[in-house]
Amino acid sequence: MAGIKDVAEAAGVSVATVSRALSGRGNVSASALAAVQQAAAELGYVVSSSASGLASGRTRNIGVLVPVINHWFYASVLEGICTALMREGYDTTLYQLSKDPKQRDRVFSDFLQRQRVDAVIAINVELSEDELVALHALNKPLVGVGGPLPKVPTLHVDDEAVSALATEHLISLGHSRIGFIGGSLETDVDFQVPSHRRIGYERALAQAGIEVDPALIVGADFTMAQGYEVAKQLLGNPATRPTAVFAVSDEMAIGAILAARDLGLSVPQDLSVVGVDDHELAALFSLTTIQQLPHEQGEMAVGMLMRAIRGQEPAMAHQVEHRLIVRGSTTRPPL
Amino acid sequence: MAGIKDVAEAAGVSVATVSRALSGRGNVSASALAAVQQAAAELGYVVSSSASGLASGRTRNIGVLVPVINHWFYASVLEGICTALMREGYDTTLYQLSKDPKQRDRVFSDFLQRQRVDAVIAINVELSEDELVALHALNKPLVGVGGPLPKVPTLHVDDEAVSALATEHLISLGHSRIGFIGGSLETDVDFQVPSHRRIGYERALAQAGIEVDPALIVGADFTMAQGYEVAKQLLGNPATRPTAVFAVSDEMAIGAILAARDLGLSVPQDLSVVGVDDHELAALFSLTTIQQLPHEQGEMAVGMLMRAIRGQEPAMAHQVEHRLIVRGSTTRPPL
DNA sequence: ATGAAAGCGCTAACAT
DNA sequence: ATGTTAGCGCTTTCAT
Repeated sequence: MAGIKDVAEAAGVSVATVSRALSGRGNVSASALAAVQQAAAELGYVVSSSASGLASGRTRNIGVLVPVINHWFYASVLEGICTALMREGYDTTLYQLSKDPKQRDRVFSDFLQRQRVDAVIAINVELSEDELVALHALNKPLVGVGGPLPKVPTLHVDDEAVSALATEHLISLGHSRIGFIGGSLETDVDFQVPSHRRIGYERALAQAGIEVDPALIVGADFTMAQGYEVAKQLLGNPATRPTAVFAVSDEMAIGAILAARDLGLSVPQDLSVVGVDDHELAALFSLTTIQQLPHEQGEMAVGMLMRAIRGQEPAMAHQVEHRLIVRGSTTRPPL
Repeated sequence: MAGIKDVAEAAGVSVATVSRALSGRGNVSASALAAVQQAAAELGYVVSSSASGLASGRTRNIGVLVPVINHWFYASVLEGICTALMREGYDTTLYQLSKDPKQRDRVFSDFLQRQRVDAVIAINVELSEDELVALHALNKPLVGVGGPLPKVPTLHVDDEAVSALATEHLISLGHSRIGFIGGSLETDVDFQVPSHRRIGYERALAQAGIEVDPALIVGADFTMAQGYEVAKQLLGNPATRPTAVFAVSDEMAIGAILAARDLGLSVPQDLSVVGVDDHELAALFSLTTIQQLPHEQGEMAVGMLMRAIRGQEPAMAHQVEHRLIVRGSTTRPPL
């Protein structure tokens, strides 16, 4: 392993100059820069992250907190983060926060305390008061994606507006009996998001002068399987069946489409369905949805962090765009 | 930030003893151990990874190479790895290998050279000759999960046996016209796996004395959408339609089920379908499948790596279990 | 079993 | 613009 000394020797300069040339901090003449770069390339020199980190306090590594990985939203955000960080020359270190309190504890008391990361991105994690305190005590730039964290600048769609838009789309088509498949209370994975989305739905109904019917509101855990289950209950009784369903995730919306099919209902003739996400499966099911772009959210989060790290500006909360994508799952209500 | 000196002082011992006590290397008396542990706990002392890494050469961090994150198999393996590593006190650093050659290059020439990781796990990545050389040149423990890498001990299911089992299941039900939805040649994401799976399919047919019909063999990219597309072609012509389909991933199998439905075919009455994976959606579609457990594969990979790191044994290639899970998508062929 | 001290490979303050 | 050098916070050898 070539070290900085070897490069200095080969380039005929001091180690300080090599350090300056390679890190871009401090003044280096063009000739020295060139000599250093060539020597480094020839020797295959790469700075040791431990040594550099110890001396400078900067690790070029970002910690990412996620509740789960194996889920479209989280995995998409993570990909965006990873791609953007790599472009900046940063590593991505992953900390999965399970429900196990001991394991969670260790993340905050050990893993994040090791000085391995320069900053932290939290993807839609719900933290206890203590955990939040611990996170802030790190005294490092912090950015959230998804569920808003108290005192943490967060990137997220306007959940109320998303729901209102979806609901308004159905109302504008002539629907008035609109079912709502929201999150369930136990699902802390998407904390806060569920309630905001429900508020948007009710607001849109209210604005259209439609009364909220509690019988049309059900909850599920954001998965296709549970979406299917609750939709079957919601749609099973022909007397009370809604003419449209708004599900707060595409996976649940697809579950509802499958349930409708199994009940002999055609989508969209007998039932219109709208989801949220623009999941990769949405097109296959011709699902009308409100698009959010998690990959882009991940990249934006990195952008915010980089600016904060460079001290250019403190990160600030930020709403990201959403838009209605109309596909084949919505139409006018049956006569 | 409390440092090792503070702990030493508080515990009334030298820094060397603190280091030994906390790392479990070298002899420490029970009394010194207790004093150190208490002092460390009181001060909230956590070793600095940079300082420890620089001095010892060990980082307590593992690099994970993945081609994509947002995919059931990869995300599941990653979760398993992350969980298991955390249990061992290790961090997980993620390197996504895109198709962009410059970006890939940087992973091998920069990111992995920074001495930030003690070992590397590669999940189903296909590497060029140069990349393999670079990886081995790290001189660190290496383990693969999924697609076998030359000279890298790898954990994977026996793809031929998986396919043979799925095909034999259909044959035993009485099917002889069995369609095959395999991988496509361009799909390097799952390199090698596709061809092994096809071999197993053909072997099972041959053993049953059934001739391979090339018209029944199609390829897709492992996604539900493409599975749907190719299945429609395969099933569209009633004259040549198979009575069963074996798809080498559950997502493609589900795509085939959806295609069958849209063609007015009932599963399993008109068409039996078998997949591979035991994807989280398999149960919802009542899909018969060959289960592989990627989460467990991730955990096992960590186990192998830990043993290699501790010098207990060199990691060795290893086949992981698979088993047939019979659900409702397979039955006897129509009369 | 313990302590003193020499690095680990780099960065940054200081001097020139 | 460049070099000299003192750490960064720990581990480990060596001595005891």
